Amino acid sequence: MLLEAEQEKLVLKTAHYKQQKRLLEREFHTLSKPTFFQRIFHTKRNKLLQMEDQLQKITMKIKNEEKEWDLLQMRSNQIRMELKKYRDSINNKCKNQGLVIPDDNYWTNSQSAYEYRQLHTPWLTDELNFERGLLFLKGMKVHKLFLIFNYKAIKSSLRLLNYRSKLDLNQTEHRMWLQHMWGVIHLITPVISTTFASVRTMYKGVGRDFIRYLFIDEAGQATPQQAAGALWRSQKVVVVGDPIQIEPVVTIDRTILGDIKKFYGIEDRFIEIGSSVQSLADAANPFGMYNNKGQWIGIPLWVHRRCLNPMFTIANQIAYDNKMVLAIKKQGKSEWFDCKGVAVNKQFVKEQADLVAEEIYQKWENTLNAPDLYVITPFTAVKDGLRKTIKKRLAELNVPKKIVNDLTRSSIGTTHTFQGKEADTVYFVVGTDQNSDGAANWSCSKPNLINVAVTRAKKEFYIVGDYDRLSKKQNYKSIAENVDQVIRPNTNRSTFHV
DNA sequence: CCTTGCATTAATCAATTCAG
DNA sequence: CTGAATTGATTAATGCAAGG
Repeated sequence: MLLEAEQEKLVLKTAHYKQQKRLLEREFHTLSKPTFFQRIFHTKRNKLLQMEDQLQKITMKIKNEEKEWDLLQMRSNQIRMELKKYRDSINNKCKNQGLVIPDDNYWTNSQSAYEYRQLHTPWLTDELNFERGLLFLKGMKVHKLFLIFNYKAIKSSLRLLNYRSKLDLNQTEHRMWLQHMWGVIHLITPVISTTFASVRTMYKGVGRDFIRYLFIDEAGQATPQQAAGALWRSQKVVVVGDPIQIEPVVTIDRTILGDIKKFYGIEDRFIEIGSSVQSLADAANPFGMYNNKGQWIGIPLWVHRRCLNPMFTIANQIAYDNKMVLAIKKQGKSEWFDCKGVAVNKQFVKEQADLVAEEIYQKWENTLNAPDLYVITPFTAVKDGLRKTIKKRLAELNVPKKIVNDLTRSSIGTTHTFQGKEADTVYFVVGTDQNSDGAANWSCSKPNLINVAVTRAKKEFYIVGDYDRLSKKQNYKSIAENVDQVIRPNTNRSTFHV
């Protein structure tokens, strides 16, 4: 821009000089026929010489300006080339690095543009993302060194953490110790995850606004009063939840709730049956939209990114009225292992555990790494049985001890334990037999337990249980309908399509 | 019936130290 | 040097309270 302005100025200047030159030439011409007197006194001659001199100067000037103009032209071309180079490199980045620039197209009001916006983060390149990851790792290293070098101070804080119940919270000094202890703990792990039920005991004696940020997940299933203690201790709060999931169950009697409302003059929406942390956060959110039912939803997220298709469809059917949109439209794997037996301990069926152990062993054999999988069950008795059986079997098969321990400790558990987590592969072991059918009915009485179990699986989902008995039950029915195939291990893996 | 977290105790395992 | 004893750490088992 600047360069162009300068060029323009130069053109004007050159034109001015050329005009001057023309005028001089004309004057020179008219003067070139000297009169008699002039010839005598040489006055004209002097004037002529003078003018000739002037003309020469102007011609020089014009030449200089022209030279400068050429120079500028060259530079301008150079800059244009450079500009093109940068443009090309940005375009390349867009193509190779997944960089999305929000131009006019990006904001178009069409379905495809909407989906594109939901699926892509603007201004982010793969490289930047990668470097950010590396930076995080470096940060973790620094953090680790910090912890190592301050081992002694940290150790005493950790001891205090274990014995914090021995503190006398009526003494100001003890309360101060507690504060400092939590300060150190938060330094070690800046993020602490817990449940509302345990905030009361865990952060007992910790005062108002001590926590910088409180993130509430699954807020649709918590009553506002459950969150009160955590909210009071926090400066800022981010609430994440799913309003289409089941509402929290309020155990307080309706009339008592009414009395509380009347006595304190509280609006209905704060304490109504069915109001949750999520519904209050939605109400407070200026950004959002109304759904079909006329509910105000704060900043809705419509794209499901975790699961591939059989799992997504099952969850969409049983929990989301088929309203969600799938981000990665790829097909995963899913099978129903029709495996039944007698429940030996409450709902635990040994045959199912043996089957899962063999499956895990095969997965391990193929990769020789700890496979990324969860074994999920609705019942603790089944969880314990699975842990024991699988640990024993894998040890027999000479799987390295460390892998076995890690796997049994962190990859086998109840549905509740795995809420908010994910793995490539999930084995959902239902357990139960004829005599414990009530427990099976309990597990599918609401969609959320099965919804959580199914949506933990990113790529592959296998359900292990009595097909004939379970597939007739609500919610299990959806799994039976969408699963790729039913496998009956007893009959030599003969398969049939549903 | 079912879950969770928390506290306590028993059991198991690995590493280190010690006696002969 | 070798096997036994000690120690420290983790894991399993159990009971309890709170809650659906």
